[in-house]
Amino acid sequence: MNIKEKFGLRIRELRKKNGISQEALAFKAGIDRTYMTSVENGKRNISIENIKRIIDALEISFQDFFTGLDIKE
Amino acid sequence: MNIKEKFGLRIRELRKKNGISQEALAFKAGIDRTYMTSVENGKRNISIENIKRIIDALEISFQDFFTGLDIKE
DNA sequence: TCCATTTGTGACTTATAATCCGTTGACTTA
DNA sequence: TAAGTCAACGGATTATAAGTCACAAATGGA
Repeated sequence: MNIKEKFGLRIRELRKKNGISQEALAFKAGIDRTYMTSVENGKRNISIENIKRIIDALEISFQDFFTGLDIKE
Repeated sequence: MNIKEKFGLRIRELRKKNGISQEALAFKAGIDRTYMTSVENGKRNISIENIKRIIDALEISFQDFFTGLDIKE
Protein backbone atom coordinates (compact mmCIF):
# COMPACT_ATOMS: atom_id res chain seq x y z
CA MET A 1 0.00 0.00 0.00
CA ASN A 2 1.43 3.35 -1.04
CA ILE A 3 1.39 6.59 0.89
CA LYS A 4 -1.62 7.99 -0.97
CA GLU A 5 -3.69 4.93 -0.13
CA LYS A 6 -2.61 4.93 3.51
CA PHE A 7 -3.44 8.59 3.74
CA GLY A 8 -6.88 8.08 2.24
CA LEU A 9 -7.73 5.21 4.58
CA ARG A 10 -6.69 7.26 7.58
CA ILE A 11 -9.01 10.06 6.53
CA ARG A 12 -11.87 7.65 5.99
CA GLU A 13 -11.28 6.05 9.37
CA LEU A 14 -11.38 9.38 11.19
CA ARG A 15 -14.29 10.71 9.16
CA LYS A 16 -16.40 7.70 10.05
CA LYS A 17 -15.41 8.03 13.66
CA ASN A 18 -16.80 11.55 13.46
CA GLY A 19 -19.97 10.19 11.87
CA ILE A 20 -20.09 12.57 8.93
CA SER A 21 -20.36 12.14 5.17
CA GLN A 22 -17.66 12.87 2.62
CA GLU A 23 -19.67 15.83 1.47
CA ALA A 24 -19.90 17.27 4.99
CA LEU A 25 -16.18 16.84 5.55
CA ALA A 26 -15.36 18.31 2.17
CA PHE A 27 -17.53 21.32 2.87
CA LYS A 28 -15.88 21.82 6.24
CA ALA A 29 -12.44 21.58 4.64
CA GLY A 30 -13.44 23.90 1.81
CA ILE A 31 -12.77 21.42 -0.96
CA ASP A 32 -14.90 19.67 -3.58
CA ARG A 33 -16.90 16.58 -2.65
CA THR A 34 -15.62 14.52 -5.58
CA TYR A 35 -12.07 15.54 -4.79
CA MET A 36 -12.60 14.27 -1.26
CA THR A 37 -13.77 10.93 -2.65
CA SER A 38 -10.67 10.51 -4.80
CA VAL A 39 -8.41 11.44 -1.88
CA GLU A 40 -10.00 8.82 0.36
CA ASN A 41 -9.51 6.27 -2.39
CA GLY A 42 -5.81 7.06 -2.64
CA LYS A 43 -5.95 8.47 -6.14
CA ARG A 44 -4.59 11.95 -5.50
CA ASN A 45 -1.08 13.13 -4.82
CA ILE A 46 -2.41 15.74 -2.43
CA SER A 47 -0.39 18.77 -1.38
CA ILE A 48 0.44 19.81 2.17
CA GLU A 49 -1.99 22.72 2.20
CA ASN A 50 -4.93 20.47 1.34
CA ILE A 51 -3.65 17.90 3.81
CA LYS A 52 -3.81 20.58 6.46
CA ARG A 53 -7.32 21.63 5.48
CA ILE A 54 -8.58 18.09 5.83
CA ILE A 55 -6.75 17.39 9.08
CA ASP A 56 -8.14 20.60 10.55
CA ALA A 57 -11.64 19.65 9.42
CA LEU A 58 -11.20 16.31 11.16
CA GLU A 59 -10.31 18.21 14.33
CA ILE A 60 -7.16 16.24 14.99
CA SER A 61 -3.52 17.27 15.29
CA PHE A 62 -0.90 16.47 12.67
CA GLN A 63 0.93 14.27 15.10
CA ASP A 64 -2.14 12.26 16.06
CA PHE A 65 -3.18 11.95 12.45
CA PHE A 66 0.19 10.58 11.34
CA THR A 67 0.70 8.48 14.42
CA GLY A 68 -2.28 6.42 13.31
CA LEU A 69 -1.17 6.26 9.69
CA ASP A 70 0.95 3.15 9.85
CA ILE A 71 -1.38 0.72 11.52
CA LYS A 72 -2.04 -0.91 8.17
CA GLU A 73 0.77 -2.89 6.55
CA MET B 1 3.92 30.68 10.58
CA ASN B 2 2.09 28.62 7.98
CA ILE B 3 2.28 24.89 7.36
CA LYS B 4 4.76 25.21 4.50
CA GLU B 5 7.16 27.21 6.66
CA LYS B 6 6.84 24.84 9.61
CA PHE B 7 7.44 21.92 7.32
CA GLY B 8 10.53 23.53 5.82
CA LEU B 9 12.02 24.32 9.19
CA ARG B 10 11.48 20.78 10.40
CA ILE B 11 13.32 19.42 7.38
CA ARG B 12 16.19 21.83 7.88
CA GLU B 13 16.41 20.93 11.54
CA LEU B 14 16.62 17.21 10.81
CA ARG B 15 18.95 17.64 7.85
CA LYS B 16 21.44 19.58 9.95
CA LYS B 17 21.18 16.99 12.68
CA ASN B 18 22.21 14.48 10.04
CA GLY B 19 25.08 16.75 9.02
CA ILE B 20 24.40 16.74 5.29
CA SER B 21 23.95 19.42 2.66
CA GLN B 22 20.73 20.30 0.85
CA GLU B 23 22.18 18.82 -2.29
CA ALA B 24 23.04 15.54 -0.59
CA LEU B 25 19.58 15.25 0.91
CA ALA B 26 17.95 16.16 -2.38
CA PHE B 27 19.98 13.50 -4.18
CA LYS B 28 19.06 10.92 -1.57
CA ALA B 29 15.40 11.82 -1.87
CA GLY B 30 15.56 11.85 -5.64
CA ILE B 31 14.42 15.44 -6.03
CA ASP B 32 15.99 18.56 -7.46
CA ARG B 33 18.59 20.52 -5.52
CA THR B 34 16.96 23.90 -6.09
CA TYR B 35 13.57 22.51 -5.19
CA MET B 36 14.97 21.34 -1.86
CA THR B 37 16.09 24.88 -1.10
CA SER B 38 12.66 26.33 -1.74
CA VAL B 39 10.96 23.63 0.32
CA GLU B 40 13.18 24.36 3.31
CA ASN B 41 12.37 28.03 2.94
CA GLY B 42 8.65 27.35 3.12
CA LYS B 43 7.91 28.40 -0.43
CA ARG B 44 6.50 25.16 -1.81
CA ASN B 45 3.14 23.50 -1.55
CA ILE B 46 4.78 20.09 -1.66
CA SER B 47 2.85 16.91 -2.44
CA ILE B 48 2.55 13.89 -0.18
CA GLU B 49 4.75 11.71 -2.37
CA ASN B 50 7.62 14.18 -2.19
CA ILE B 51 6.99 14.61 1.53
CA LYS B 52 7.45 10.88 1.86
CA ARG B 53 10.62 10.87 -0.22
CA ILE B 54 12.19 13.53 1.99
CA ILE B 55 11.08 11.93 5.25
CA ASP B 56 12.51 8.61 4.10
CA ALA B 57 15.76 10.30 3.09
CA LEU B 58 15.94 11.81 6.57
CA GLU B 59 15.55 8.30 7.97
CA ILE B 60 12.75 9.20 10.33
CA SER B 61 9.18 7.96 10.66
CA PHE B 62 6.15 10.02 9.70
CA GLN B 63 5.01 10.13 13.28
CA ASP B 64 8.35 11.30 14.62
CA PHE B 65 8.65 13.85 11.86
CA PHE B 66 5.25 15.37 12.56
CA THR B 67 5.52 15.06 16.31
CA GLY B 68 8.36 17.56 16.12
CA LEU B 69 6.57 19.87 13.71
CA ASP B 70 4.76 22.03 16.19
CA ILE B 71 7.55 23.01 18.54
CA LYS B 72 7.66 26.42 16.91
CA GLU B 73 4.85 28.92 17.48
C1' DT C 1 -40.23 -1.88 -4.51
C1' DC C 2 -39.37 3.16 -4.38
C1' DC C 3 -36.88 7.04 -2.83
C1' DA C 4 -33.21 9.69 -0.84
C1' DT C 5 -28.62 9.87 0.49
C1' DT C 6 -24.03 8.79 -0.14
C1' DT C 7 -20.13 7.43 -2.68
C1' DG C 8 -17.53 6.62 -6.98
C1' DT C 9 -15.83 7.48 -11.84
C1' DG C 10 -14.08 9.57 -16.25
C1' DA C 11 -13.08 13.36 -18.62
C1' DC C 12 -11.75 17.86 -18.84
C1' DT C 13 -9.61 22.74 -18.02
C1' DT C 14 -6.60 25.68 -15.20
C1' DA C 15 -3.48 26.36 -11.82
C1' DT C 16 0.71 25.34 -10.08
C1' DA C 17 4.10 21.72 -8.55
C1' DA C 18 8.44 20.22 -10.02
C1' DT C 19 12.49 20.19 -13.04
C1' DC C 20 16.43 22.12 -15.20
C1' DC C 21 19.55 25.64 -16.51
C1' DG C 22 22.70 29.19 -15.03
C1' DT C 23 24.24 32.73 -11.73
C1' DT C 24 25.28 34.94 -7.38
C1' DG C 25 26.90 35.69 -2.69
C1' DA C 26 28.56 33.95 1.79
C1' DC C 27 31.83 31.34 3.88
C1' DT C 28 35.92 28.53 4.44
C1' DT C 29 40.59 26.93 3.52
C1' DA C 30 44.91 27.21 1.41
C1' DT D 1 44.10 35.93 -4.10
C1' DA D 2 42.19 31.71 -5.58
C1' DA D 3 39.38 27.72 -5.31
C1' DG D 4 35.84 24.94 -3.27
C1' DT D 5 31.42 24.20 -0.95
C1' DC D 6 26.97 25.53 0.16
C1' DA D 7 22.65 27.99 -0.04
C1' DA D 8 19.55 30.92 -2.53
C1' DC D 9 17.46 33.01 -6.56
C1' DG D 10 15.42 33.73 -11.45
C1' DG D 11 13.69 32.32 -15.69
C1' DA D 12 11.93 29.00 -18.67
C1' DT D 13 9.83 24.61 -19.53
C1' DT D 14 7.35 20.28 -18.41
C1' DA D 15 4.61 17.44 -15.51
C1' DT D 16 0.90 17.04 -12.77
C1' DA D 17 -2.26 18.57 -8.81
C1' DA D 18 -6.46 21.22 -8.16
C1' DG D 19 -10.91 21.87 -9.13
C1' DT D 20 -15.37 21.03 -11.47
C1' DC D 21 -19.03 18.49 -13.98
C1' DA D 22 -22.42 15.00 -15.46
C1' DC D 23 -23.49 10.71 -14.57
C1' DA D 24 -23.53 6.07 -12.47
C1' DA D 25 -23.63 2.97 -8.66
C1' DA D 26 -24.17 1.63 -4.21
C1' DT D 27 -26.39 1.94 0.27
C1' DG D 28 -30.04 2.12 3.59
C1' DG D 29 -34.64 3.13 5.17
C1' DA D 30 -39.80 3.21 4.66
